[in-house]
Amino acid sequence: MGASKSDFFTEQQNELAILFKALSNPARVAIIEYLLKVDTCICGDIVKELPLAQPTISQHLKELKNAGIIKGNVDGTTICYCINPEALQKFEDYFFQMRKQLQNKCC
Amino acid sequence: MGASKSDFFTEQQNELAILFKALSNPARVAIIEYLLKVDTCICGDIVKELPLAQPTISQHLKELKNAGIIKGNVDGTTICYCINPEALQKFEDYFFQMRKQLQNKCC
DNA sequence: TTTATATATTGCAATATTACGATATAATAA
DNA sequence: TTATTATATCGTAATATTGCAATATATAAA
Repeated sequence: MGASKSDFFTEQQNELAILFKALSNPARVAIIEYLLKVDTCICGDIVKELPLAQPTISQHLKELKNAGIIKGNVDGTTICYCINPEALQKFEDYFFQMRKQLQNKCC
Repeated sequence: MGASKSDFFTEQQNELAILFKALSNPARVAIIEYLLKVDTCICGDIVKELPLAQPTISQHLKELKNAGIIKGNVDGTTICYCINPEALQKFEDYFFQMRKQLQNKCC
């Protein structure tokens, strides 16, 4: 196959998987870390920073944006990218809920 | 290609990507949610719970275990699985650090 | 209008992931 | 020893992801 059986899982489970997938690649982790450092930047800055070609960076930015982890605002010829705090909140909420449920009753 | 250029990123960036990749599939999210609910269980319990075949569940459990997100203890014929609290802590730490760095200076 | 700059899209090759049937392994029960 | 039970591994087909060269688009500058 290759495709996951998304239809059989809850909407929330699928949404979470999409959020995690967005961060499941070292280049995208690096982009997020860079954005954290500089607050805002344009695509070209990241192309200079990382060892990947411009179309590859553009594609990664698109995936991060589709997942809602970053925002991109058109500003003339350039596009200003920044981290979406709401997405971070979603992650934090999820792990907070997990820790609340966790009973530490291990095998 | 298909392979990410892992060599060009830091060890921490690659490790994080591996952790996130482990949760980037709805079946694995569902397994984690089930484990949170029941604390501990065996592979067969998950096979009954999810709409996936036994080899598929076994493979997902292996991936979660390799990433360090769950632990599995052999107990006779069965293997007892549970969530590894240390992995959850790593995620929490990461998002806490992110929030600390985040300046909310968006475009 | 022409040129330059910034980013996106297309098309494609290499590789990875997902899922499962068939089968192997390993511990216990009869 | 011979089942039985629980899980893992192998092999394979379908699909997804990664990365980039070539090219398209769109804004601004000359």
